[in-house]
Amino acid sequence: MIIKNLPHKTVERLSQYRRALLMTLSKEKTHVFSHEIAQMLHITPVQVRRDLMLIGYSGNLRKGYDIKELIELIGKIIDSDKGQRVAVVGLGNLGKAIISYFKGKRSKLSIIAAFDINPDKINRVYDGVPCYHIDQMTDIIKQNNISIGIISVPSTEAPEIAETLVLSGIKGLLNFTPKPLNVPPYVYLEEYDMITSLEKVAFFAKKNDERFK
Amino acid sequence: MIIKNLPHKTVERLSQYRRALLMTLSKEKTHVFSHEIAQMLHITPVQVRRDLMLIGYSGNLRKGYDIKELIELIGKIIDSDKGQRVAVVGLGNLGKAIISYFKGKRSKLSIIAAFDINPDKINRVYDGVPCYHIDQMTDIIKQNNISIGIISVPSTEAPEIAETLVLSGIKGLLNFTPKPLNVPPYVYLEEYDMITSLEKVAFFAKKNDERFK
DNA sequence: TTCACATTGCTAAATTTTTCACAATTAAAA
DNA sequence: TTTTAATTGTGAAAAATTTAGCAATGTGAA
Ligand SMILES: NC(=O)c1ccc[n+]([C@@H]2O[C@H](COP(=O)([O-])OP(=O)(O)OC[C@H]3O[C@@H](n4cnc5c(N)ncnc54)[C@H](O)[C@@H]3O)[C@@H](O)[C@H]2O)c1
Ligand SMILES: NC(=O)c1ccc[n+]([C@@H]2O[C@H](COP(=O)([O-])OP(=O)(O)OC[C@H]3O[C@@H](n4cnc5c(N)ncnc54)[C@H](O)[C@@H]3O)[C@@H](O)[C@H]2O)c1
Repeated sequence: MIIKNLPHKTVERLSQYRRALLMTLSKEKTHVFSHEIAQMLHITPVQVRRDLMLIGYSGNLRKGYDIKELIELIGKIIDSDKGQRVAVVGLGNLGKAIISYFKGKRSKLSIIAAFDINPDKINRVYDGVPCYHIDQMTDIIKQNNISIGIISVPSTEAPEIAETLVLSGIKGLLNFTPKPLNVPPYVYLEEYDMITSLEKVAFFAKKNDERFK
Repeated sequence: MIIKNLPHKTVERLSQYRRALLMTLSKEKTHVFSHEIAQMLHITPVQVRRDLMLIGYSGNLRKGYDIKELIELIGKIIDSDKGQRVAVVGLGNLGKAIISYFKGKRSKLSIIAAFDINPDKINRVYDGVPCYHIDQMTDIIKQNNISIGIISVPSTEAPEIAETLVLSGIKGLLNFTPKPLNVPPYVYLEEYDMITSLEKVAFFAKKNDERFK
């Protein structure tokens, strides 16, 4: 299912709605109100209703939204029906943490390979994910139709790795190194740096502290 | 230095500008143009100039911005002069990765303690950071004036940990578990979940793929 | 059957964030 | 000294995102 021009923020929240709903799933409760979802995610009920409106989902006036239906619909929109395969490049601290975190989380989004340059890590299996030598990357990506790459190599290596991933036909990249990358427009790039998050927390914590004292 | 109501997005970018500038720092180059900063971070030059305008920094019309001065000014704004101390709660895969990543990165923002419940991890030092039993958390936070907490325990434990952190006097929280937390308004909370990032990448990668094919 | 009322769905307004467009400026070149 | 050209700084416009406000509605109680 395609809904044209879903805002970036809405896509993020849909992912969060689904995860929150999956977490609260229980037998007794089949429906949920917009204000309940909102409370879980620290946003307003209007925001939730607006997002659901954008994906064309209608709730029941007295019972709220059907949890099972909603989870399913979000899946229809943000997942790809054939599923998408993911590779992690750089099996260090972070790479391992990511693999262990994803294990068994999403059926439509599966990490099926890791790549590294360190011989100690190659040809071993971590949490069900085999690790290959970086030289095999292009072949394995093409053979397995991997469309998404997660970059967790040292930042100095990141640009070269990104280039290889793009040449291998990857469609989306999640970059955890602090080195900003350049990719062609047909590849979607998302960058995340914990330091930015932490500095933001530090800034607003400091500010709050002044305001509330 | 306080500038009132700096937009959230601007705070994030200031952190990124500083990091990007620190990374490109060299002897030959003392100045940088807005379009150079913009290119590094995939944003527009106007955006850069607007942000710098908001913090009241003026560049040189022909030479651009003085790199050293700018880094210093950003520090004056987003850092706290006394520095802020940080604790990591939950020294698993992710907790260790975070500590190793921060080692020696920011002088004004230092991780000085970790807490866990697993006896194997307690009373050991990881990358220079000592790990204590979770029961000592409140005392150690108060004694060392730790104002920021990073939560990387299993998500089931997160709400209780957050509550304890708040009671211990923490001012800012960075939550890496997928469990949304509730904190009082005087505590700044930032939540990050990799699954949201990855699902977003997957969604837009899929979309791009349809658009460009 | 009627009524009361909590909730949805949605238009319009408000707010936040980004971009446009261009005057002002200044360092270097002529 | 004058000219040239590139860049900054910023008011105003545009775009994106969030919120307000409220009619419509359907459910359960009276
Ligand atoms: N640790 C964190 O929490 C964290 C957070 C944010 C970002 N990062 C960034 O993520 C990256 C990885 O962090 P980490 O802590 O896992 O580092 P790490 O050193 O533990 O892991 C890096 C891994 O990449 C491998 N590698 C090196 N060069 C390679 C190459 N050319 N091809 C393939 N593999 C290669 C190494 O063998 C190693 O296994 C770094 O850039 C770091 O800045 C880390
Ligand atoms: N691994 C990732 O990349 C990743 C990414 C995003 C979020 N997360 C989330 O971060 C959290 C940690 O992930 P992880 O991979 O490091 O898990 P992990 O199991 O490796 O580590 C959890 C650590 O917390 C400790 N712990 C458990 N209960 C505790 C308590 N009550 N007090 C103090 N410490 C306690 C455990 O002893 C362990 O050391 C999880 O909630 C996970 O969902 C992980």
